[in-house]
Amino acid sequence: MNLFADFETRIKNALEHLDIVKEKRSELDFGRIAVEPPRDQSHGDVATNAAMVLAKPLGTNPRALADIIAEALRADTDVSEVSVAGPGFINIRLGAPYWQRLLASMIAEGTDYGRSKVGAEKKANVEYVSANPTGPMHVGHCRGAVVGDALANLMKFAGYDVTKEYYINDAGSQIDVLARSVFLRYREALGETIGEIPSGLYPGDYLVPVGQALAEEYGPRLHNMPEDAWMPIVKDKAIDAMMALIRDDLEALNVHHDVFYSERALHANGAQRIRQAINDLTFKGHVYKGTLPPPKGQLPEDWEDREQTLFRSTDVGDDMDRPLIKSDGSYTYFAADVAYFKDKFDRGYDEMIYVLGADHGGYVKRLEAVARAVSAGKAKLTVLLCQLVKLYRNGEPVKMSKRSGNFVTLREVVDEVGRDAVRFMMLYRKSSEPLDFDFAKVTEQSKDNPVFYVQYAHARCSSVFRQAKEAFPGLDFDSLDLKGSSSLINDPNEMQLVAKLAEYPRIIEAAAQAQEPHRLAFYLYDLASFFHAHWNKGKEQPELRFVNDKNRELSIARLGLVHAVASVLKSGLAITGTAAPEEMR
RNA sequence: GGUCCCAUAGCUCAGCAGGAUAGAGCGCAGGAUUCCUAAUCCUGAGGCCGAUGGUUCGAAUCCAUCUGGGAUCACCA
Repeated sequence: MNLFADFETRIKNALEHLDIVKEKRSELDFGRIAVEPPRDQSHGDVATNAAMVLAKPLGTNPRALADIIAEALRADTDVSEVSVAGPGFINIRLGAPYWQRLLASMIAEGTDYGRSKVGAEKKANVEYVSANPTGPMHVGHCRGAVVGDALANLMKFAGYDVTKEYYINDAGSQIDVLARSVFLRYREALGETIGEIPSGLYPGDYLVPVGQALAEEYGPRLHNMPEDAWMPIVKDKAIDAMMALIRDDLEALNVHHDVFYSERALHANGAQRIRQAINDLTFKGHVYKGTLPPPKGQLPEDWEDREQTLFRSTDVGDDMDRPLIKSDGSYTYFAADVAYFKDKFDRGYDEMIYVLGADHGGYVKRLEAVARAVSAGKAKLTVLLCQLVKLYRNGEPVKMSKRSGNFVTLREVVDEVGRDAVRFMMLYRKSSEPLDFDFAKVTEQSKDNPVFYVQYAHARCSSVFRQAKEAFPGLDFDSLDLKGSSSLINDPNEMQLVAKLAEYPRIIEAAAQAQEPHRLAFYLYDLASFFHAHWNKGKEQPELRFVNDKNRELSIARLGLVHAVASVLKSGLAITGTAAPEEMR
């Protein structure tokens, strides 16, 4: 049961029956009518702007129309009070029985409460991480990984048919470099002294075991082969090993993809899929042979004007046409991307989401152009750019340089602060906003740390049940019908908490549709805050405490409320991918 | 230079498809509490929402220009 959806239909129903509306119904757009919680709780429980939206087309003024609508809404027995305020807002206050029924339905739905159908089973593909398989993941991948994963979870909960996908960039020259780096480690494993790793190769120790594995499997045989011969063998081994590392890293972050899609597959069989994709674009009239104008600003030293096969992406919104085939006849990375997109489109996705780092911002228009050209405007593609994360240790920025290999790995961060803290903090900021990540603050066990604060609220809920078991030794809470006693919930403080819970489905839908998982994190914090505040009231007013051993029925009713709070926290935390602990001593 | 993101309280940030008196946490000021259910609680001060125009009944929110900060520019992947 969704309070705001419920009242939206009730309000629209009431409108349909008004004479003044009936006369001009065809000219009215109900789509702009909003039914939402009022900014200030003192205004009521539900507010609508219906009168302000409809006044103009009806040729009347908002206040007058609001009065008419308000009168009609008073007929609803669940409504206890309707008032008109400000420029024409209609504020509705709900009677206790409605809240009690709502609470009962929340309890009955448990962690399914809030699940929505707005996604309408639309097929959505969320691609995220897609880190190059040349080494373990570093902190830079963290944010996109968490945001993408949480967004996918969120959209699933909101009724989309979601596929979590990882694009493996396992073709191209960086993989050759990887293979050569591994080959060096292989020689090292055979007993050769390799000295310092030459610049241009990957120096990381994580390649040592890969070299050893090759030495064990092949002995010295590879050593005597020409590069052409050992390259494919070493490549396969290296990519497999790197993907194993990455999968471990993802696991540590609680990130799980449904599909790992290999770029090499697009290049297989004489680049069959890429050729097909280019043919498709050519057929649709988007491909030509020509030259590009030199880049604006500073001209690269090796710039030469050469003819190549180009995608006329400027026709579909890009700033510049894009090369598909290099002058040496090989395909560009971008060509593979076209093929990859076409493959996704052919797999039948309605929505394709790319979660990228801000450093890929320049790539967005290109991808959108591909989507338009390949799908003839039918596919919906959105790119979610995550701004960069700055690491701090005790207020001091952590310096990283790729050259010296002195970068912080994802694993180090997770090991130090814990998966839950990493995930929640990555979500506790709008993704279009840069993020400061301070190790000290993130690991702090205090109410100033949002992760702790929210998880602690859940642990506190569990604690209430533990106490209830002590107070009522005979009660079996697993089989108890908690929702049956909801009608005993009537204290204004409790009602406020129920009202907060009532916002959950709205938050889910709005966050999923706006593709902004941070909204959920903020909501969870807000809910936790309401719960803690109510708990604290019990200190001064013992009659508000959840467990009262003198009043069994009331205690059971309140345990129902606690159960509902715990369910929403658990469900929301699950979407963010963080745990909902039972205790946190 | 082009493109993209950002600018809201002293600090870090929310603000939901324009709507009521712009919110939270920290910090600051004052007060309560040594009790208890588990990591205190309550109150208060703080803002021309970067600037200027525009759109309209109404703009922090939409549009244009400007200022300041970040990212990016390729036959790389």
